[in-house]
Amino acid sequence: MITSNDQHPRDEKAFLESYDPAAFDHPSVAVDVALLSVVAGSLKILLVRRADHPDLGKWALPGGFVGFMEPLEDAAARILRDKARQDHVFLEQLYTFGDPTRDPRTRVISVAYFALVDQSRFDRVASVADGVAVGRVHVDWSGETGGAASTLDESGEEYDLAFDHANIIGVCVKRLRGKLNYTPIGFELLPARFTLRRLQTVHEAILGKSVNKDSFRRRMLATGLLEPTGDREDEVGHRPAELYRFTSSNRQ
Amino acid sequence: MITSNDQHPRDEKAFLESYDPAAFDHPSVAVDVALLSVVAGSLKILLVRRADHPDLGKWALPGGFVGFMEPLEDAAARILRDKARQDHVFLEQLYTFGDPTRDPRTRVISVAYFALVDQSRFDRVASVADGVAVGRVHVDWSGETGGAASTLDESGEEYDLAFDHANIIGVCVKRLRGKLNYTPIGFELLPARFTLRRLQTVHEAILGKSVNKDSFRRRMLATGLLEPTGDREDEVGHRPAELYRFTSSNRQ
DNA sequence: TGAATAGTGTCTATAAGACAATATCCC
DNA sequence: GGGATATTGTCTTATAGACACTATTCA
Repeated sequence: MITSNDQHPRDEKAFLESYDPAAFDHPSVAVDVALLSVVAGSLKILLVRRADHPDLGKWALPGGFVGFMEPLEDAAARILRDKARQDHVFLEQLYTFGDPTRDPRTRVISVAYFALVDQSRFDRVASVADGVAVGRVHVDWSGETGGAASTLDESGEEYDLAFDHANIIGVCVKRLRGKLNYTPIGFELLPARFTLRRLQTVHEAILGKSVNKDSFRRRMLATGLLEPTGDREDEVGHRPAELYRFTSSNRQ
Repeated sequence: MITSNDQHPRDEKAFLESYDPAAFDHPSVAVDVALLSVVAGSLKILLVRRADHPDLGKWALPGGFVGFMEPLEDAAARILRDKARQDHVFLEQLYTFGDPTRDPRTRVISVAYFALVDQSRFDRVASVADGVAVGRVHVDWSGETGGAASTLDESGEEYDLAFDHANIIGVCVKRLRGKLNYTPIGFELLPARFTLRRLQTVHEAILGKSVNKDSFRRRMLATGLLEPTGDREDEVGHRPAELYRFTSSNRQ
């Protein structure tokens, strides 16, 4: 049994003072963040080029080690700030990847998060920095097993991702597909005001298949989470659609 | 940016040889396991009494630190073997709890797992060891927020659980309720052969509410995951029900 | 006016809930 | 036979998919 032990229990204060956390080797703990958006009907993900060994030059999810006393979610938010210039985004823990061989340096356990932003915020990042790229996540509808996903560049070439990051993305897509059915997660990928057609596009991008327009409208309006703003989109080459807003939202 | 850095990239081999994982303080990584079953129509969980500081004497989920090169799931399985004498059980990662104050010793990040066993296996454990108890998990249907759950003893008194374990149990119940809708998770809590009524009881225990009998039967049979064995239960004071078996199962 | 998409109404198929009738065991 | 639960069948209601029709904008 590998637990910290004290054969002669003293009082708790004395115990804590004598406790030595460095008494045995510790795994390292990192956080990796999948920053996602839906652009032009496709699920997009932010990648950064690795500037260090191992996997130097390969593309990876933005990530980094967790500070000794840093909350996991704070670490994820910090990484988004530092590497993607994003603040106050929707962030949720995905899964913890702990294969002892996933990082050749030493044992690195990675707590993966995913973050969702709307297209305009996503475009801003993707254009800003050097060593940053946008991948298109491609997961066959039939292949929703949570296995490795392929991530493609603009020309359709598959990125060779660092570590087990292709696997992380696969798990992420599976989770998003599941959450879509029972949580208002789609709204996180849209600006404050949006048309039903845009919401449908977001769902289709995540699910990897088209959905029935009529029942989608009915289903969304029946949730009670949407309210019409009274305004309509403009500058479109056809009848403009009503703009809706997410009701229980605290977004502006 | 807190990443391991090498300002003058050498070749990867030299880098790995010079990499010192102890160069900065590491959090500790533990695994906690919620071993669950449904007994007498209620969701039950295995608790162990803490024999060490901190929280000495309180009840807790079985857990322990992860070995330096030990896979997370192996650690969870090891803990089930050592502390609950269970082997080859259904085991799934739940969530990773990383609040820096959750353990007073030092930073301990806990990767929580849940394990599901049928009643006979669960009863075997619960009776065997000293310092082991069975709690009844009580989560109001309305309170399915994933917040802290209360765990009661036989007389209905609430256990005062160690660390953030009440919170872990709450997240676990929420996850189980969600998974019930789209995965055959209920079978893990039943023996190889079972009646539809028993399966319904399992669902009701997890959901914390009764379900419609007719549509439950139809729904389960429509999944195609069940097949009749041709046998019937016996020694019941009424018409015996058909025994079913989980088809895509590799259980005996 | 025509192209294009928004939005409404209706019909049908499917699944869930309610309820009644019958079947089969133990005592 | 009586008590108890299993199992089947039918009716009603809610929801999803399909399809047709009308509405409104820009070019």
